[in-house]
Amino acid sequence: MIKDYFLNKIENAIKDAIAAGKLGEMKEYKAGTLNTERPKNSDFGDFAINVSSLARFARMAPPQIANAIIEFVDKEDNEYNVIGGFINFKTGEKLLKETVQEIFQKDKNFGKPENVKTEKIILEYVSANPTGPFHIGHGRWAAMGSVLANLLKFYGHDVYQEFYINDAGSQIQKLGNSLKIRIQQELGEDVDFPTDEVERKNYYPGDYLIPVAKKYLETHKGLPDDIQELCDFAKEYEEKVQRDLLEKFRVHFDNFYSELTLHKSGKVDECVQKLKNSGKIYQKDGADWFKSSDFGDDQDRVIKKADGSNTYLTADIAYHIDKLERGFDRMINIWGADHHGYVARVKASIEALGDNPDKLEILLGQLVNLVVNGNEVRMGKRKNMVTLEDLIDEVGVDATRFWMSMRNIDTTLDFDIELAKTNSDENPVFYVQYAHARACSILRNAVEEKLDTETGAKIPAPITKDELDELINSYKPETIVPTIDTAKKLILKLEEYKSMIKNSAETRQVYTICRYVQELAGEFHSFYNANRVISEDKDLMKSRLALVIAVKKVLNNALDLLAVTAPERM
RNA sequence: GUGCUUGUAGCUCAGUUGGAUAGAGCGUUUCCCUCCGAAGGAAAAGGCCGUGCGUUCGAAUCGCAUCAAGCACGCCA
Repeated sequence: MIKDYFLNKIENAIKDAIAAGKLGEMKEYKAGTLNTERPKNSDFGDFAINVSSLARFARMAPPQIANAIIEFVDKEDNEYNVIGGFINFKTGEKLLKETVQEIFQKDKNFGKPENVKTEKIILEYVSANPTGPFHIGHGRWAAMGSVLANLLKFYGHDVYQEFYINDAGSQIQKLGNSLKIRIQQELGEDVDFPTDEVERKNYYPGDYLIPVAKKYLETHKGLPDDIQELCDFAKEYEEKVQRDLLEKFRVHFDNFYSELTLHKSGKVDECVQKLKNSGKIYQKDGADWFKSSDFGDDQDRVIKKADGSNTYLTADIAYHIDKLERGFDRMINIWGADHHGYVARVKASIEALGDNPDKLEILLGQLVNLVVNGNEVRMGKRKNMVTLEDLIDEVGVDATRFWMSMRNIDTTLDFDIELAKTNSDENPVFYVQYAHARACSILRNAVEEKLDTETGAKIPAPITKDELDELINSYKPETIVPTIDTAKKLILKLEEYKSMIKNSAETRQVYTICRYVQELAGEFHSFYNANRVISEDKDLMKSRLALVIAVKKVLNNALDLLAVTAPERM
């Protein structure tokens, strides 16, 4: 990366300057003291390093330090200048040429970090109850999780994507009871869900169970003897609905892990036993309590209820222990912010059982607000909800994925459904896709012969297909030279892809990919407007075509990570 | 009441581990197609970085307090 190259040059110069006794009282330089930043004013340079923090070691004024350091820099063809305590760096032709060459050489692997520590990671996200369709909030976890998986894989990690099915517990009974009412209604019986608010909470009164009831009656004559049969039927049906939608949304899990199997296999009981053995369990009011407050939780938690059954937390602990036993170095979970209270207690259990709680990394995502006509619509969970499928059908997979991924996970996401579906030019995903389509269009035009509108004579293509293929397949660094001055900002933006990827993967913030891709598209549009690609000057044309190809490649790579399509035409 | 997250331009948001004159998109105003896609570009206007103290050479960034918004505080899952 150019910024690391620059930092390295400066750090080496500092060491030489110290050895030469030019940095006052400074005796040694500790790596990591300085870092590169973006100059406020791009006239100063492409990158900058502020050496003010060395002042207290050297006991010299920052400008003097900067000037002392710069004497020892191996400058090659790059420009260095000092303003105050800043050393500014202007990228020379060599580095720019190498960047474009690297894009051609590495192609799909351009930007893959080198010499980084990689891990075996289990990434768990969505993990919904199989009791109904996904709502919009699930869409955010699905989009962000799948992008994060793509990103971490590209980074070099071994990533295993898992969906934890909450298919044990009372909500499945609720589901069965609700289906029973829907079936009775289908059979013409005069029954309905309770109107009493407290009673009603034992049911899912949403319409979505009506088709399930119809489906059930296709193969059954009436209600079964055992309500459990309805529970299982509805659960399997909803699971299928969820999986089909995930597929449609380009989200692929390696495994769906059923909570029920966790109970049946005895792993939950095993887990309780292990906790007991750890000595962190005590009895109170007939229940077993886990002393999680010993590990930073606010209070202790019930692990086994007075009636002998396990709590949801118990199963969750068993699940995370199981993940560790499967040999993962790191567990990353994406949870809704409404579950933040669970972080401390699950981490506490890992520590209590003698493993490192830092292996569990929980990304808490703020919720999604639906905005319709400028007004926030509260997400009623069961009534009048807009499902993820409704949203995808209205605005499309690409726009939904992009919008769901484009914000910092710490901020609530306002999803303006009208904006996303009706007003395409305000929609960033179209802006980016347009840039890609435009690049493709230029490449098409470059090899197309045209007809003169007046004479009807054929005008030969600006460049032959073979010449274009040769440009792509055996790209030479010199090719870019004729346009390198006008393309500098664009090339630097392409180069930034490398640091963006590294940063995004390490901070787990996938929205930076969305931001980057908009910025790259913007730089490309600017370049396009300022410079004519197809022209008489063949060397100039080739250099610009090479740049167009490079932009297309990087846009493609970035959009691949987002699993958003890169259209050839729009 | 306690904890977590957020507060930056009219709106939606960036701000890369504390640095130069706080940045983008949308909206507003003005320009740019005889020519590769104007679904684009160039430019202008627009700011008490919620508020108040503090830390230091330096704070949107760190600390404390305070105000506002969202979420969570079950032997539910």
